[in-house]
Amino acid sequence: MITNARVLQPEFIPGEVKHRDAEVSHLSDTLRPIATNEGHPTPSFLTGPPGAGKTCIARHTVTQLRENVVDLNHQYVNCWEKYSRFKTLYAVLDGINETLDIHRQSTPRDELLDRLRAYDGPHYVVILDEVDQLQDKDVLYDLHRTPNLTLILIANREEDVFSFLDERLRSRLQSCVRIKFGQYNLSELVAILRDRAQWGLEPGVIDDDGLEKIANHAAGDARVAIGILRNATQFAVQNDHDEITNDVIRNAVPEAIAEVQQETTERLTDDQQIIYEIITGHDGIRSGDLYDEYCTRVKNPKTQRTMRNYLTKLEQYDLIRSEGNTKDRRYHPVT
DNA sequence: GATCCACAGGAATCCTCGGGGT
DNA sequence: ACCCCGAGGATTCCTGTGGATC
Repeated sequence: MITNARVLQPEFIPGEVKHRDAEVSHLSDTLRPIATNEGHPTPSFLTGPPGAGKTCIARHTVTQLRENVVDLNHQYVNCWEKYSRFKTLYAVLDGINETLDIHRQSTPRDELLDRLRAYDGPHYVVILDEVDQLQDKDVLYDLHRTPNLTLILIANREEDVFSFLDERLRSRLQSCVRIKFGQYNLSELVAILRDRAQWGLEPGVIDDDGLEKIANHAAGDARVAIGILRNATQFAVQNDHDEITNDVIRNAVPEAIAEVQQETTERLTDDQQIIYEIITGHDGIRSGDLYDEYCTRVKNPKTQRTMRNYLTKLEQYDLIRSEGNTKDRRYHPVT
C-alpha cells in the first residue's frame, strides 16, 4: 500500500509546492541578490497560522536557491528548541562548522558573536522558525548586523515578535519583507493531499472523496491534514485493508489532532504539563484555585510567581488563553 | 473615598549546573 | 581536588491594578 512513507512525514519538504506561488516568488525575489551577486538581501518575515506552509516554503525556497548558487550556506533553527541566546548562536555557528571547540555553555558572551563576525565564507541564509519563542530577542540584532548573513524569520503573528522588541531593533526590522500566509482552503488542501497520496501510496488507495473528507477535518491546517492521511494509512496497513475508507479516516482524525497538540505539550516541563492539564480540566479557572490544585498534585511545587511565569509561557505557546485583568482573571484551554 | 483582597508582572537576588583553569 | 565563571531557572521582594466592602 505504501510506496514512499517519507512523503507522509511532517518534516518532508516537497520538491515542488502548490498553491503558494505568490509567496514562493515573493521570497525568492527577496533572496535574488544572493544569486545575482548584487549585495545583501533584505531579511524576510513570514507570518501566518499553523500549518499554512511557512516553514515548508522557507525551506523549499532555500533549497531552490541552492540549486542556482553553488556556494551557499544555510541553516534552519527552531527557536523553540534553541530559545536562549547561546543556543541560537550556537546553532547558527553550527551551520558553518564553527562550533568544533565550543563546548562550554559559559563561553564568554562575545566569543560566539566574534566568530560569527569573523565569518568570511559564502553567503549564509538562516531560517529562524518560531522566532516569537526567542527569550532574548537581542540575538536578532546581532544576526541582523552580521555581514553576509540573511535572515528569514517565521512566526504565527507579527505582533508576537514586534511587541517584544525594543525601539532600536524594531526600526531595524521594520524594513524587512513581510510575507503573509493565509490558511489553506479546502481545494488547496485536497491538492496537497493528492500529491502526497500520489507520491507515497499505491494508486487507488484513496479517492478524491476521501481526500476531501480529510481536508474538511483539517480546518485549513496542512500538518493536520497530512497527519490524518498518515494515521489513516497506518491503520489501513495494520488491518490489512487495501483502501482507506471513510471510517478509517474518521478514526484517524482525533489521533492526528492529538499528535499535533502533543508536539507542543511534550516540550513542556512536568510542572508546566500538570498546570496545563488542570486548565484543560476546568473551563475558566482562577489563578488561586489553579495554584491550590497544582500544589496538591506535585510533591515539590514551584512558587506561585514561577507558576505565573509558566502561565505567560503557556499563553505564548497558544495552549491557553486568559480572560479578564488582574482580579478575576480566568484561564481557559485553547480548543 | 479609604482599605482590603487577589492577582499580575518587573527587578534583584539566589541557586545550581557544567565545564575550565590551577 | 579545588575553585571559578557564566547562564539560566527559581525565588524573593516589590509595586501596580481594579473590584469589593465598609
